[in-house]
Amino acid sequence: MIYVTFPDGAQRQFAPGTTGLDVAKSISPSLAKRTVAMALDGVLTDLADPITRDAKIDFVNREDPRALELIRHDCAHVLAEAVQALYPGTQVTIGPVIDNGFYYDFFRAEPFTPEDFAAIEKKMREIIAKDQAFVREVWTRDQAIAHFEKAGEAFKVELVQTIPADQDLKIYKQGDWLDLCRGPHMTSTGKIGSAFKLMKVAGAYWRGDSTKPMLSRIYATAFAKQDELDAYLKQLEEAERRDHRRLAREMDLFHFQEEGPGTVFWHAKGWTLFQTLISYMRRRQQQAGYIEVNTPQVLDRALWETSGHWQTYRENMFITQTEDERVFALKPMNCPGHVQIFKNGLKSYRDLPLKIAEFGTVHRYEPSGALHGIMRVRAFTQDDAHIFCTEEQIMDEAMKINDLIMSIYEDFGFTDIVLKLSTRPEKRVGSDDVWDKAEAALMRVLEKVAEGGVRTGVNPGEGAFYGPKLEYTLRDAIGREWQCGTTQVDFNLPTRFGAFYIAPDSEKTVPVMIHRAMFGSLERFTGILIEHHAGHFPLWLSPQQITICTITQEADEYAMEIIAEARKRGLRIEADLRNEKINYKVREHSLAKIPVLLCIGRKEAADKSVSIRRLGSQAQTSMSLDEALTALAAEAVAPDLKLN
RNA sequence: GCCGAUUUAGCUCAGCUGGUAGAGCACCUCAUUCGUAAUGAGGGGGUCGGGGGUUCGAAUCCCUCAAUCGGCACCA
Repeated sequence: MIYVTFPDGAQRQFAPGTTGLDVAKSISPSLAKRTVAMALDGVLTDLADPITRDAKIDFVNREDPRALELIRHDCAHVLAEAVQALYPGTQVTIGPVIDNGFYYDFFRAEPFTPEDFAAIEKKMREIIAKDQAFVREVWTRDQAIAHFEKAGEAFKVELVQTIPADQDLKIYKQGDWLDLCRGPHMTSTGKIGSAFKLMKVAGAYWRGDSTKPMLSRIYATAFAKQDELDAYLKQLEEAERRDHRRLAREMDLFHFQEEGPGTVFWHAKGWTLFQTLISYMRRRQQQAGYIEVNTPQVLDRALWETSGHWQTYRENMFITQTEDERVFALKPMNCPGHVQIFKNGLKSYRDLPLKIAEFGTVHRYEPSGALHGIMRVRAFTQDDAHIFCTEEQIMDEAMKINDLIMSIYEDFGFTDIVLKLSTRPEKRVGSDDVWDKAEAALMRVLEKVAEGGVRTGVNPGEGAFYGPKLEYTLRDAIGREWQCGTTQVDFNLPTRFGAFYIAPDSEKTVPVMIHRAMFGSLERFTGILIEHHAGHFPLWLSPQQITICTITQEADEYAMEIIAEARKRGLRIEADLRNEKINYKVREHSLAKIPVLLCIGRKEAADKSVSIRRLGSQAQTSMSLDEALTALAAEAVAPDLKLN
């Protein structure tokens, strides 16, 4: 006999091989009816699975958060059946659950279009209505290969062939349709419910490999309940409203045009924001002991051959050839430039760590399909720095960078950070003991940071070819994650360029180079800020902080006085003196997301006061001009300059 | 780069199976000087993404290039 333990701690005996369903039935028919799966010792399992050992059992109904994955996975199977029913000859491949939904990749000569969705969804509802049981079978490899070959499912055959020979092949059937699948599934298709929706079609490479065939992917989502689906769709709309490309137009921040794909035309307001970020970062870096430099935009090909970039990234570089046939490249990175500055003049161990920073604009010929607003561009500015130090200093410097990055993100309102360590890739340079040291140093940083309550993780084999790296990912106001900061340890480049310092023993010694960026790309970080705040910037970041809205022309002169006084205090302010109604002006400047509106009419002009209206509120506050400007100027101080 | 979609006025979009371009907002002019999210009237504005082709005739059909969007791949 086996012992089954229930969530309340009660134990009961069953014959070995009793299924979860039998156990549920033994408790009550209604429990059996509403249970869609079980968790055995915490592992989600088919309810029809026999229980063969002592285990804790937990019945999962479809409202259980753990069931969501099953609903989506089951729905993927139903999607595949529906597609094969409607479009004979379509081959199935894989259909996994992903964040917020699932997809299924099909192979078909003619790709799907969103116009097909209505028919597919209808067919899916029919399949769900039939409420066929999911039945699991275990097949041999040969049996599976024979079946899928006969069915013309070449991709499935390939999948079966990649599964280790000693492993069972699980087949899940729903009525006549079946799929190779790891499971688990719910008891029947009817449990999926009706809160699902096909979202979009896309192309995707078979096995994620660009040398393999392009498949037709259908993205979809499913939830336990309709209101959850509705909430999700609403969230997507919200994300669209925050889209930085749309807000940039509405707020007059920047634009793109055809002649410069992937390169930004910064308008005055966007550039003000950009410069505010640079000023902020410059202060933080100076305080942290960095020196700031500037290196050439265009450098001889020979330099890039020495650095190794020419060999690896030639096709992604902007190249230019001059009249004398000399080949130059626009810099795709700042590192080689910084090494030149390090090498210029003899360096001593006493100079280390030497922290060289640059707001370096780099050009990279990114694949056309990669471009995305200002998030992914072909010309961008990095808050780049390289720390030349000894091996012994790596840990300490990486920790200092970490503290600086965390403090900076906090100033921008990002407190949910994930830190990941990427370790040595297969293709790499440098000896293993050097890698050991570098990884150990970064791992200690990771552990220390984890102790402080930050989420951490490891990406094995994801490091750069020259060294391991730490990657900082932040989560924005609507939960999306963005990778920004990075710390990379490099033993390679200083050697390639023959950089050295004089060690205490008078020997020439190659320094370690730590690459480090905190915003990452200024363009990208700006985009993240736009979306994070949905354009409602805090005062210190807002490109235009105040608009004065006059109610009558009698206040024009006073408006000019306010402007002069506010600008003296460093506030970014404009006046709207147009002959328009106050309603019109309030609406227009609210839509432009100006954080502070100062409305002035005859009354305010007479007693030198202002009526303040803040973005997002309809409340009006009246106070004296001096009082108002003092408060606003105090609020507009950058977080690093605030005294408290 | 690959798959798919899209490209019409500054913006958002309409324009059926080919018959010679339209709306709202914005802009300009005039009137209105008004108290916290759209005052009224009038007016101007488009090589229909570029190039080529089919046709008596192309925004509309075909080819091609480009950009953009959604994914995939890429991201030093």
